[in-house]
This record gives sequence, structure tokens and C-alpha cells, in this order.
Amino acid sequence: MTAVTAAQRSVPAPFLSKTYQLVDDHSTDDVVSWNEEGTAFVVWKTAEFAKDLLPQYFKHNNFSSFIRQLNTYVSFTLTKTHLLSI
Amino acid sequence: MTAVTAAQRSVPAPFLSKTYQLVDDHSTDDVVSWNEEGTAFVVWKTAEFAKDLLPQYFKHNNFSSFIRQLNTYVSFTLTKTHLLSI
DNA sequence: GGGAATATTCCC
DNA sequence: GGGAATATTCCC
Repeated sequence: MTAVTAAQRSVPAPFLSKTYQLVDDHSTDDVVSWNEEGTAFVVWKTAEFAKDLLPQYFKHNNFSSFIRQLNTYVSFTLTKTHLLSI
Repeated sequence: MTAVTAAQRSVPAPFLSKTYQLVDDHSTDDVVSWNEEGTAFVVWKTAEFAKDLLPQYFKHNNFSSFIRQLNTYVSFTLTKTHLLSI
């Protein structure tokens, strides 16, 4: 038996599944939600997102730490468009 | 200017200074304290230590994670003697 | 106990 | 943005 890493399994990394759950929760759509097309997600209220939602899923409340992980996993570009509606 | 890492500075790693503070706090001596000789520290109540004290200094409440770090930094052997008095 | 994966922080 | 240090988890 050889060890199997998360990357080798077809299971998404914890960061990705947590982020999905976080975004997909409709009760917090005023803070973060999918865009109209469902192709991306939008953080509408960064302060609330960081302070209230991040600690529910992660061991921190820093927006920048979340972005660091996002960059690691999905080379996601958080453009101004995504944040303009805050 | 070249970057200077914590190891290169003479500043102790965050883990070590936090652990020192945690142990040295006399208000929690019933849970964790230095031994008589001051040569080691003793965790008297592992459950309280993990549940109440660890989260005040670290982003978790797992005794095993604390021990993992301890092993990394000080090759500390948590012998039975240290835990027998629980 | 400790190697390795993953997460968080720090800093360029 | 991302490399690297440090922290936390997972698993042998």
C-alpha cells in the first residue's frame, strides 16, 4: 500500500471545498455570492466577509490570507470589477 | 539588504515565546507550570490545557499539535513522569 | 516522533 | 502575486 495524497485523490483540497460551501450558502449572499453567470464569485462586503465568514471555515479572519490561498489553488485574478460593488 | 529569517535573528520562534508565556503565567499553574527545579514544565491537566489554554495562544486546541511543534523545536521528550500527576 | 501535505503569516 | 518561514493537520 502506498500513500495517496489529496492531489492524487480526486477529492478537492479542503480549501476549495470550504470556499465552495462558503460561496454557495445563500443565507450570506449579501456578503459573497456567485455572479450572474455562475462563472465566478463576488465578495460584496470584504469587511464582513473577513470578519464574520472566514473564521467559520478557516483559522483566521484575514482577507489577504484567503487571497493567498486562492492564488495558490486557482490562479484566480481578483480584478477591480469583482470588488467595485462593495 | 538581504532578508533575515527568524532563525537568523536571535529572536525566539513565535511558538517558543508563546509557550514560555503560557507556562510562565502563574494564574494557570494548576493546569501547566514549571517543575520544582525550573528545568522543565509540566502539564497537570491535559484536557484543560488543550481546551482552554492552547486556543489563547495558538489557532487550535489539539494537544497533539502542540506536541508536534514541541518536538520540532526542542526535541522535548514528554515522558510518563510529566503526565502521571494528571 | 517525525515526514509530508496543507494552511497561515510575513515580506518582497 | 507569490516565495519562503512558520503553524497545523494527517498519517505512518
